[in-house]
Amino acid sequence: MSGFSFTLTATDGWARTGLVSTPRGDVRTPAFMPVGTAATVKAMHPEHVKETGADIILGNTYHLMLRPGAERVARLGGLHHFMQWKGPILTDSGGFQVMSLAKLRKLTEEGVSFQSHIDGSRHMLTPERSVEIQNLLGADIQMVLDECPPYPIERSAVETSLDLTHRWAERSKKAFEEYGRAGRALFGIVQGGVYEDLRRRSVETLAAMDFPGYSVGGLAVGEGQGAMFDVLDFTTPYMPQEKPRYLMGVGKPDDLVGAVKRGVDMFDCVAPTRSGRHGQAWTKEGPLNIKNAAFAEDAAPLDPESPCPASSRYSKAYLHHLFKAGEYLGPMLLSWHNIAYYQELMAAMRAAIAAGRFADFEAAFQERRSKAVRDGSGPDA
RNA sequence: GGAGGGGUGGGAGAGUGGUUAAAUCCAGCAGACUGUAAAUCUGCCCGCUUCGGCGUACGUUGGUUCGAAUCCAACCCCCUCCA
Repeated sequence: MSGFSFTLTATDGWARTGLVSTPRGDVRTPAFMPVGTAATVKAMHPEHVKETGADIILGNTYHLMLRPGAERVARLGGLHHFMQWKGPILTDSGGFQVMSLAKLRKLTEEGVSFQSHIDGSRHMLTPERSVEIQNLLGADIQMVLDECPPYPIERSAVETSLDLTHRWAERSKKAFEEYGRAGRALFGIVQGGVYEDLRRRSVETLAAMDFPGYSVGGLAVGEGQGAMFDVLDFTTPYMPQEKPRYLMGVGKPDDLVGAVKRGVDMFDCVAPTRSGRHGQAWTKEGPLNIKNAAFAEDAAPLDPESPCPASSRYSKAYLHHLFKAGEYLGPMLLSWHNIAYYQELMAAMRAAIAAGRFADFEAAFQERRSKAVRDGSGPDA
């Protein structure tokens, strides 16, 4: 329990399982990190997030710097104490918001200046400030500020963006060495769009800076699952073996399975919580929309075998009713169920890799989903 | 019995001669959501449709008009006040 480290315990093909150790606790990989942007995994109690098996959650630099403010969080004892999450926290740098809030921002060599979406106030986020904020928050794993290019975009623009991202990575690292505390880690972010040579260049450039972990960014932005897997196929094999690999912002259950197969160790995605708030449940048989009339009198729970109360105790008919009635409990229960399902999926993958049966796992995973569709018993039938 | 107001698509409720198959909201039916400006957004929602249209429609019946949910008449219902 002293510093930050990563230990691989087993591999199966490109798939790996292991342990990320931080002073605040271990993270079993492959890991799914629920997203808690604004110091909360939306609609979830932190205790329940923990009970699903989540070892680590995300926070966000951009959102927290605007509200309630990084310095305020620091005065209140740091993000962990503030939101009562005892385990490790990974914070995003705000790099993704550089892209998604395009209308409100201006990008320069120095950093990104933008207007708050909340009150219109003007702010400047630089690689140095981003790292400073992440340390004020007390994040265990921090991310370099990067530029996440949209898709589609021409190659030359990706290349220009990539060079900037690399210069920012360098500055982020320097700042981290100044602000960072022992036991905390700063990850580099591999960019390069869908171009093999650019991804390779990005991996090599960042590896030379020797980060304790590496992210793959700029995926799941519209290129499609096939293209995303192609990028992983020609990217992860060149990433340092002994360092954790984090695929940012991904994904749906089948994305996770495909990415683990290609050597990814860590994930985060808003899918389970956002779609949970919107009525979509992820199950072993695939996704279903609990608002559909078909569930109005379905007395079965989402998963009778799950240890999660949200999955096993309440009928689909009840969940359906809660959503139709606009009751808060509906989004809460479905978010809980989805996070639990995601964690169960990750645990199953870890076990399969450890047992050297990942291919069997993947086949069974796909078979159960397609069988449900074929039988008409599945949600998509 | 007298005076007044009103009857519009599943509900509420605009519209008061053509651009109206008829605003808007709700309900209903589906879809989307991938480092969270999202408890959000989108589509459909009279019938049929080869998705271009076609057919019926604004209490009922009749009339005026090139043309009516909109004007006129009668009738049928509903509401308020006075007896």
